[in-house]
Amino acid sequence: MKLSAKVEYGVRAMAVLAIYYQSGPLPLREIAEQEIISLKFLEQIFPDLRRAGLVHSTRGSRGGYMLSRPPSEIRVGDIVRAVEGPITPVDCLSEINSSDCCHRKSNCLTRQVWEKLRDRINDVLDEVSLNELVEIKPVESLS
Amino acid sequence: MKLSAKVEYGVRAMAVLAIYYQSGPLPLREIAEQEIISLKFLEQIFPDLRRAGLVHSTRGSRGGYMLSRPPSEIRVGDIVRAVEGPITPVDCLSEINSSDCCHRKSNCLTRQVWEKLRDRINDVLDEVSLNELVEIKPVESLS
DNA sequence: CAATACCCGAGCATTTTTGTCGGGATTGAA
DNA sequence: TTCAATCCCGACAAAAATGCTCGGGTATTG
Repeated sequence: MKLSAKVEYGVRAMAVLAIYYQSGPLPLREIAEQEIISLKFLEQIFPDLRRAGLVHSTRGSRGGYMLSRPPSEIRVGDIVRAVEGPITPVDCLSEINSSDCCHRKSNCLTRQVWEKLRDRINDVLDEVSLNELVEIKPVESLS
Repeated sequence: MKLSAKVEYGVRAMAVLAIYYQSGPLPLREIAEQEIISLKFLEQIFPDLRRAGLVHSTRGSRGGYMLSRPPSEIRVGDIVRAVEGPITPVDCLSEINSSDCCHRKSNCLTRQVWEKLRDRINDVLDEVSLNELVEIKPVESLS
């Protein structure tokens, strides 16, 4: 039940892009330095984000990446799904294998839990947008 | 964001034990046959469940496993945590590594999401108990 | 043209997963 | 008392996934 390093780095990188929103394209080298992430690894992650339409890339000198939408319109869930693919707690829930997963009665019994789990995970990840992540939180006075 | 096969098998095996609750100890061989799971692999999973106090084992001939509590008092979350350990979406949240994970500012920013995610996952897994899993659901007439 | 970036895919070492294998200890029953 | 069933334990191994690295390409700017 772990997220991959790619996802973690992806979200952190997108948080940086959110901070520099509307400052023109930011090169990956910059993000790599700030976040101490391998540049080559970041280069592997960003095509996924681009294909998902979350960032826009500019090639060549003075190029880089920028968010393709305001931070308020990008949810953490968008990033996670872009980098890792759809959330599937068990293989049985992926559309490819769903046809032949209910041989055993207990599979059908447990399936409802995994579906609920998947939906809730997506919910909580979609509740938080990039701007909420980046904006300074007020200190909670009393809990 | 996947659960391991161990967890999936563990929950299915516990569902079988729930069905046979109060029928005396059920040998792993029986569960293995019903669920088409390798006996030897099940033997690897059940010590975890026993150490977590979820099942009671009887050794020797006519031995086997039985739930140590009524199915209503065993939650899916108990099983998952027994087999996989505590839910930690990112390593930064495990107590071992938590001390040195906030060098980068963005780590602290993203941390709140992962904490929320962890809590919600535990919540949804703890909402469902074994008897809810096993009891026949009424067909939904209209959705 | 030279420097700066993004872009692409192959390779690769490590770790994790998913089991297998062989046996030992314990018990109930014939 | 013997035997078969069962849990118990640890080592090992194959396969998959992870987390990168490497070596180039290609577009763009100054």
